[in-house]
Amino acid sequence: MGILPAMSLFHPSTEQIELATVLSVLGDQTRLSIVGYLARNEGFEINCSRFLDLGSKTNVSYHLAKLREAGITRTEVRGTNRLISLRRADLDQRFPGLLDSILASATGIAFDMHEAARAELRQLEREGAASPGPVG
Amino acid sequence: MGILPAMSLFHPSTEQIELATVLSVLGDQTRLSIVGYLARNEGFEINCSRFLDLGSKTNVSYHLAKLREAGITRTEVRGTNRLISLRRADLDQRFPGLLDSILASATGIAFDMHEAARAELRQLEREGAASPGPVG
DNA sequence: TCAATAGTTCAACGATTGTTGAACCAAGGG
DNA sequence: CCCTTGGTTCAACAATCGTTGAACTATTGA
Repeated sequence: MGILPAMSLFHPSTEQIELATVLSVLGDQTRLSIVGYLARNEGFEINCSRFLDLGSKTNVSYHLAKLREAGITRTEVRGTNRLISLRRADLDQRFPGLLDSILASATGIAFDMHEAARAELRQLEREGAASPGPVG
Repeated sequence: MGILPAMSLFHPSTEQIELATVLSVLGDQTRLSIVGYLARNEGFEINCSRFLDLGSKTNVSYHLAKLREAGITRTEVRGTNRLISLRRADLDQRFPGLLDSILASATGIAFDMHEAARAELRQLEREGAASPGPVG
C-alpha cells in the first residue's frame, strides 16, 4: 500500500511515550527479563533469537512488539534480522530516573540469561566483524 | 467463620511486594490518579469516597483493592469507613527510588482532583476533631 | 430500633491479554 | 535458483481485566 522505501516499524516519538503504557508493559516478568538483559548488554547487537528461551518464537515476537510500541525498545531491521536496543536516552528524558529505578529493583530476577549465552555472545562479537561499540 | 477479632483486610508484607505486580497495577490511569492524590495528601485521612469522581462506587472499590493487594496502599478500617494511605516507606525500602520516579513522571495527569475537593478536605480536617498530623 | 452511610460482593458483560501452531514473507548463502 | 534462516501475521484459545447495577453487610447516629 505505502510507497515507503523499506517498510520500517512503528516507534512512538519520545513525546508520545505514555507513563501508564510503559508501566503496564513492564508489569510482565517476560518483558522485564528482556529489558534487564538489554540493559546489561547495551552496546552489543542483540537480535530476537537471543530471547528464545523465554518463550516460543511467536511469543518473543509478541513481547518485543509490545516493548517497541510502548517506546521502551528500538527495533532496527538489519538484513534478515532485527536488532533490539533499549531507548534509554529517550526514556530518561521523558521519565527521569524511572528506568534506572526499575532496573535496580529488577536485579535478581530471572533475566539472568544463562551465562553460556552471554559468553557465546561475546565470542560472536569478537570473531564477527562488529565491534562492541554502540549500535549504529 | 474466623475467630479473628476484627476481620482485617489482606496486605502483603513488604517482602511479598512484587515488582511486576506493582508496575502492572500502576499501569492504569485510574490507579495512577489515586496514588498521585494520596501522595500529595499524605498525612490527611483519605477515605474511598474521596475518589468517587474517578468512577462508580463499585469501580473505586475494585481499584483500591488492587492497590492494596499489590502492596501499594494500606487500608485501615475506621468505624464505618476505610482510611487509605500510601505504603511509601515499605515501597521505598523494597524498591528504592521507584515510587518517587513514578510520581514525578506522573505530574500533570488527571489526578489533579478538583481543588474544591481538596479545600473541602482541609475544611473537614480543621473542623473535625482529627489533626492533620500523620494517620495512626 | 430503624434508617442512613460507607463500602463490599456478586454475576454479568465486553475487551484485552498471553500463548500456541500453522502459514507466511523477506533476505542471503549455497 | 532454491532453500534455509529470522521473524511476522493469523486465527484460535483460555484467562484476566475493567466496568456496571443490584444486592448485601456493617457501623453509626437519631
